[in-house]
Amino acid sequence: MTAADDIREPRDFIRTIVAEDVATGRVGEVVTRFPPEPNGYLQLGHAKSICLNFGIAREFGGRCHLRFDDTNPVKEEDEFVDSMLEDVRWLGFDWGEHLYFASDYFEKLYGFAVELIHKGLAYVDDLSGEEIRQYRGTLTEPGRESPSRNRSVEENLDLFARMRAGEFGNGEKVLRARIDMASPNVNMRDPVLYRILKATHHRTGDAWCIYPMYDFAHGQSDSIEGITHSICTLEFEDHRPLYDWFIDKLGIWPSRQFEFARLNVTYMLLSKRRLRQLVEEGYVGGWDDPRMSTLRGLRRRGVPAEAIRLFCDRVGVAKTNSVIDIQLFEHCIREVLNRTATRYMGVLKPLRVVLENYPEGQVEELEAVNNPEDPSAGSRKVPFSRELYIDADDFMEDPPKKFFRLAPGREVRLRWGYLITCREAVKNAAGEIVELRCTYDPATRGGNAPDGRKVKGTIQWVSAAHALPAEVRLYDRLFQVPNPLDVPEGGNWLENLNPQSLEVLPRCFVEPALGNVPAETTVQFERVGYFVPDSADSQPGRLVFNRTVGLRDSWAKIAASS
RNA sequence: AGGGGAGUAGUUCAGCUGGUAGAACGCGGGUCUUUGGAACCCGAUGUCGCAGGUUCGAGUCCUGCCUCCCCUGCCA
Repeated sequence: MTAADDIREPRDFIRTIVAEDVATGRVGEVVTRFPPEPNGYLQLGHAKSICLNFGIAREFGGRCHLRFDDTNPVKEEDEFVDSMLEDVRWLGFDWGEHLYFASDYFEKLYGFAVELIHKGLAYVDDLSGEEIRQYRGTLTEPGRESPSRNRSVEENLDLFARMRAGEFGNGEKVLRARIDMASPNVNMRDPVLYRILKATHHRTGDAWCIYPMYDFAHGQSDSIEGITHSICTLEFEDHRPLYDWFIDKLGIWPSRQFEFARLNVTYMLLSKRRLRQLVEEGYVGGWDDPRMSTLRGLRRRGVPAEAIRLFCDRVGVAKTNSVIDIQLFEHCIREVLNRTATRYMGVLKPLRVVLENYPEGQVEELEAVNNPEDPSAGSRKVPFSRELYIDADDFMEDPPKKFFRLAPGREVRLRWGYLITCREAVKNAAGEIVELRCTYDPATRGGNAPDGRKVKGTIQWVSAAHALPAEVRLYDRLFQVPNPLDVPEGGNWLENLNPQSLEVLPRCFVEPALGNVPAETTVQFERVGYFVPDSADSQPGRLVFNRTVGLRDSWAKIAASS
């Protein structure tokens, strides 16, 4: 689809507005921005905003800025800006030259504040934090005006300069806008513009001891950068009148704000505060734990950036609060991986198979197709020999009628190999099956029967002598209920954690080629799912694979229903 | 309660200036198949939050009501 098509056929209300603004000439070049506060790690919810902002810029031939909203020195760190830069890039977006920091505008913002004071639209307030809260009134009662509200312009100018000079302590004074203490919109009741924070800022160091509040920094930063469409989440709708008020009173370039509903996904938590708690209290291994909804977590889990982009696309953009079914996310991951992932064979629960009529010591190199969906992916050789491992789940001693796999007397196809028939299940003293004695049909090399006999089941296998040992980590949803925050009276959301979100299988076997999978390359274990070498723990001599997502399993449904 | 938003299939979303509802995911069934995957085909479910009104005709316009979400940080 071309950009022109997108403009002609807008996919959501925001793109409709952008298209109209372009058509009417309200804006020339479309300029958007992604404005994270560098105080944590980016997660799936941010991805929606990133895809929206960068996506719109791309579709309309405009540009998207990456701007860090770093107006609160006590919460922000360089470590987070570095990780965010990396994550946005990984997601597939490029801000080009347009990397900015709200802190770059501190001097300009200060000038705007002085201008408002000159116009009698801002004043220095002596009230304490507690008093300001009391004076603000309630949702139903108007607030009261501060005794400082009618100071002279000169006095305000002097006081504000002294605030900047560091003459006052934290919390002693603030600069406020002079708007309307009786406004039904609480945000308009003389909002605080600047507060004193004697803290070292990650970029400006100790150059400042007064810092602008979000409302005073965000809109003006947008205006300075010529942002045409400032897209944010629903909770800022109440702030829009204030956003417009500053632009109007300052007479600066009119950026406009538009709001959309933030992303929610079943079985997932996307709140920074709670994600932090999971990390700090050790419920997960870190911000990049493969079960985390952070971009780093999803990346380590093996989710391709393309799948995240596809998901954000399918989710759409609207103003209704909503919760997306996690199955849509999993579907998007499978859709991308089905097309791109190379197939291999891996046996998670090894069960030894001995082919009694196969020559001892013989090894054959069998041809295996790398990706049936993509002929250009080519093929590879897989070693085959007398002793193999198959997955224990692919054998049943006493199978129900609809079980298509191996069982005593049954014949099954070894993927890319031969048809084999089970002759006997060998048990140990405890009665557990430890080995299968089978015979193979030499005429069926590659898996085809010359006589045309039908074999319903095909299973994966590895040659015992050639297989590589591997640890496999089966990850599942972090929470066991659709809404992790839905807890019974007196309960805690942590109780909704899924105790089975990680199952470690330390003794798996994979085909030799799997020893050379590049980092961050998600592959398919045929019939099982998608896996990626763990970026932290997998090494040439000690393979560790993370399950990204399983394949859909129609047998599971059959088994469950019977 | 004051202000700001939202209510269309199980879920997420489309439905332009009014003409008797669509897609995707999910679900059920089937075809095909050397992944019980993928793909393909078929199918089901909606009192379009409720009630009035305007109109030949309303999810689309008007009025009233109901429900849910957000807002009283010197956070963003």
